[in-house]
Amino acid sequence: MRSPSHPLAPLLWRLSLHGEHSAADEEAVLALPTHVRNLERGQYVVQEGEKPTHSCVIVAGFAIRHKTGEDGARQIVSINMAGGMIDLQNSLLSIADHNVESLSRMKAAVIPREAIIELAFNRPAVGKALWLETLIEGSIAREWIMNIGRRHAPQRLAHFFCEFAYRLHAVGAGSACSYELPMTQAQLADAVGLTGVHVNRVLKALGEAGLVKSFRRSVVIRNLLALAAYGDFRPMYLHLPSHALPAPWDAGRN
Amino acid sequence: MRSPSHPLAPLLWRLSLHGEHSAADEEAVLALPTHVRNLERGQYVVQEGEKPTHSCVIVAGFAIRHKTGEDGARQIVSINMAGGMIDLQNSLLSIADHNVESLSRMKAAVIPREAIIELAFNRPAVGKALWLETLIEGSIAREWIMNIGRRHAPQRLAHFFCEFAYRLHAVGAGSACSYELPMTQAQLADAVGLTGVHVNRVLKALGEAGLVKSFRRSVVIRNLLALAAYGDFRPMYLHLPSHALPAPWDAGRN
DNA sequence: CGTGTTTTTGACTTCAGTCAATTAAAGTGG
DNA sequence: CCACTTTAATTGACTGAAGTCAAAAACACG
Repeated sequence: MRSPSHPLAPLLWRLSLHGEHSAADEEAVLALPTHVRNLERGQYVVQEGEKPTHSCVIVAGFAIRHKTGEDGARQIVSINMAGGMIDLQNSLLSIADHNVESLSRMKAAVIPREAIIELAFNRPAVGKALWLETLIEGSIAREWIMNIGRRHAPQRLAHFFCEFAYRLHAVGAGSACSYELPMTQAQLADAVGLTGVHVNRVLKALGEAGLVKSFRRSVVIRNLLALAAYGDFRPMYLHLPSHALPAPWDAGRN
Repeated sequence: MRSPSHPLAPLLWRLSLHGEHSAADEEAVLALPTHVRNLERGQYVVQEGEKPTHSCVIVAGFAIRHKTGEDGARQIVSINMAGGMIDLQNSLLSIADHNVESLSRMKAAVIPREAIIELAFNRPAVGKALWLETLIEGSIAREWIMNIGRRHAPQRLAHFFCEFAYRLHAVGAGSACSYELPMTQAQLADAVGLTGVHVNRVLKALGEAGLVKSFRRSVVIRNLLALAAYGDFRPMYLHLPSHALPAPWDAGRN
């Protein structure tokens, strides 16, 4: 990798998951006009109904996308981590259909809408990788529908923890069996379609069963395969190349 | 429109929702190598784990995408109608992460994977429209997450009926306030994350409340706006151009 | 230290699921 | 066109998972 310190390095890293790119393509990506923006926890990047003029790439930290019902009910519809593009969809669709909010302190590389679109169409390989990224987001969304629609609270949470583990690992932002999850129980509840109170109880039960310990904002998975089996988690839908999958036998070690 | 009887005409129609295309682009679309396949109700177009070599466009009829849990629980994750591309995602992602099944008797135009990809990258306007299509599918998936995760059974169903009404209308495949919905109550349940028995009871209540009558496989909406308000349905997420929205005042008639 | 968030717990409610049986519809083949 | 079979819809009685309300305890942070 050319410039590990370049703000767009995480994007390159991410795109490389879908195959190697030529040096020219990599340079074109790094040459995107951009500036870094630092966000505190809980700041909005885009709000529903806005017409964003910029997209951004997460350099470090996490963002959540969420929707709100008229009665105030909130549902988190996806979580983004390093290398993830925020608002590629909203940029192309011209009007944002959901909110994007920083989950933790976050660093984002802001890129003008047109520059991204131009890149995508001038460099087919990059365009294809970006398209793949949006397709994978779609795949994850479908799995969330399955998770929320058809699994009980304990397996829902187990599945969620597994997904997070695998994605973190793939993105090189943490270990698969022990990681920081900067979410409150209430936010966790909004992600899996439960209430905060119930998440609390289920978390306690999962801990007592020895499947996941979640203390404060950190998650420790004793046995990733066991948790995956329990939560009916099959990572295929993440479309990760095999070299980006965590080695499950590492899960036993601490 | 050039060839209303061409099997790919519905695709053109759909793409035109995202802006006009040049005559050359339209011809390139219609020139795609294709053959028509007729499917009975309940036939699989793709199965989870397969590596599809072809994509297809729905010419007439409906398809559902669904996932299955290890315990046999089934969740429908999306519904596709005329002009919809099946397995654009699976083609690009190379391995299918869900099943696609015909909901009713269905006519599909089968296109080789490479031909579609080539078209997308040689004709940027078409590529962009296809990309937009996949982004809109993503947006719909996010709304489904919201619907299943945060709304009670009656509003979930109300929302579902509204979405179907709007999408059917946009695609020119039916009227917004009275349409054929070729789904059993059990399938409806699989789509909204409930059980068949409960769907049956809720449907009865919605009928008695005068919001939607669903008899056999047909749905009649007395007052679309009232149903939308009840189901917290706000069509923005469908990203339909205003000319493709149903005129709500039509809903009162009939 | 004190204030505001988050987590935890208990008691109670309710929405939705389960099981099981009945009725109604839709095919099917003679 | 009618018995026969299959599939779908409907209903009742009961169970159970998750939600609600409210208060207390534990943290986090200035």
